[in-house]
Amino acid sequence: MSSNVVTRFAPSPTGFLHIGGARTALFNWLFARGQGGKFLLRIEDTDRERSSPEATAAILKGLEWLGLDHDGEVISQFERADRHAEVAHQLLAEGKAYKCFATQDDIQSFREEARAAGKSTHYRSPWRDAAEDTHPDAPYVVRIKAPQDGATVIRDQVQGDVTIKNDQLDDMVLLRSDGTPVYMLAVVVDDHDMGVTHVIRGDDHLNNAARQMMIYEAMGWDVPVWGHIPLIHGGDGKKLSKRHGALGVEEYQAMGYPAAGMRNYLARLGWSHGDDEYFTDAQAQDWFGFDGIGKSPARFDFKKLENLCGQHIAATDDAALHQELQDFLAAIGKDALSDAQNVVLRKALYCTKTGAKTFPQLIEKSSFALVSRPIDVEEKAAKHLDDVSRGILKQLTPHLQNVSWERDELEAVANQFAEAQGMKFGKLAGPLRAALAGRAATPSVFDMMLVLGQDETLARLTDAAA
RNA sequence: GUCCCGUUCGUCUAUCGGUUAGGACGCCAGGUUUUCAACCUGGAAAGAGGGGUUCGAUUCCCCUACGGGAUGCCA
Repeated sequence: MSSNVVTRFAPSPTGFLHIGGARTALFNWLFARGQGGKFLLRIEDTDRERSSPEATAAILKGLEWLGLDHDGEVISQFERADRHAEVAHQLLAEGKAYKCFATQDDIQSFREEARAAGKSTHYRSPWRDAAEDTHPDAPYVVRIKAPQDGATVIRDQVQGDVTIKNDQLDDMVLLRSDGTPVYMLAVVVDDHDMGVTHVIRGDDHLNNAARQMMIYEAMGWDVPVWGHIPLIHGGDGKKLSKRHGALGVEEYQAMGYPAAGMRNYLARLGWSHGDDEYFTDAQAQDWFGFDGIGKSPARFDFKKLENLCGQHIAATDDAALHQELQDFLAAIGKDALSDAQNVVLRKALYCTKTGAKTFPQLIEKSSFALVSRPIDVEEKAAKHLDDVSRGILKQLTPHLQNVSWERDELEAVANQFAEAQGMKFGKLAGPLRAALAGRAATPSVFDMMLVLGQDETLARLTDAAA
């Protein structure tokens, strides 16, 4: 399936990829992939002061971790400055833009007066209709000739039709006095040249769309389909900031949230498909559309994120999960596990993965498999066990024995135990039964098995029951 | 100041004039469990306020309040 849909994600490389940006990227990705179109990536690095290659690298890395693959080369907006200027000069030549010689001081004092007088602060340049021969030999900016009456309607797929009266639009600057393009010009030219058909971005750009449409119209270009999505707020309802949990995606990675869970949660934040909460990438791509996008800002909720992540961990097949776990450890700079550890970890995954919401939790639940041997039984007893179990364990002489961790074998152990008790399957072997039923593992019992071996564990548990 | 957008349980949301306003997370209670977790069952919990329109409004319109955004030679 392919279509002519083209979306893009266009972050400024002024810091890490934050969670709001990640969601914008996700929406664009979901829409493009679901429509069989293309998802492009453009770095808006025209602000040389604030842009950095490190930030670009961090953004790329964040997208990669999230699994949001883009099509084609990464475009640098800065490198296209000549093309942007070319468009400005074309508009100038066509009389759709003009040279403005007003200085920034002039404009600033005008605005201060206007504000004080309670009037519009839009600057009306006297140079708009000035004849060429009156132009001084001085630096100038290029301004677009904005329509002065009528209205511009933004046909937004999320917000609906938004009408802005043209007297709210001013003759915005296209080219600075040093000849460099401003953002408003650059986005429009780039989106057009890249063939972007659907612009999905934060609703802080909704008003800007009207300004940008002036350029599309002046150039006679098709206006893209707009979709201005509400921003994500922090748990306190305030706009996300560094103080309010606007963490970089790499921090979520470091906290051990699986990428699939992040995608699911982020997609669900501000977008819905009926009552569906948990879904796969394929479903999200299939279902995603403007219809399901809400209009109000959503708050970030770690609890829900964790719940969804837990479901994804439980649903991931063991081999893939094992790999993700190893990638996670590498990503946070932990030493790789030993072969022996990996073997046990992998074998126990079928039962440990249920109930873990993050990778660190999964590792914690697998501690019996990863603990270095010989195990300090006294210490473990103090840490994990209640009085009864501690009493049992204290009598034990630790010795190592291999346990295969095959489901059949564990079942046999449980049955054997139940039989010895003359009970229904596992009155006392509850945790073991829970594990067998695909539920959570209980480290203390696993520890015992690991230390003592099956027979001894059984015997001890039986004694304790007596 | 002017303009634009938004407002359903604590949170994410469903509803596209008629519902006991549904689901999910979280929370509380009970069950199961050697502990925890997990799991099962049940419970509390919402249409910002005020006017209209209508036989009937969460839903359509207006006003107010609150929140957000734009108004740059930032992006």
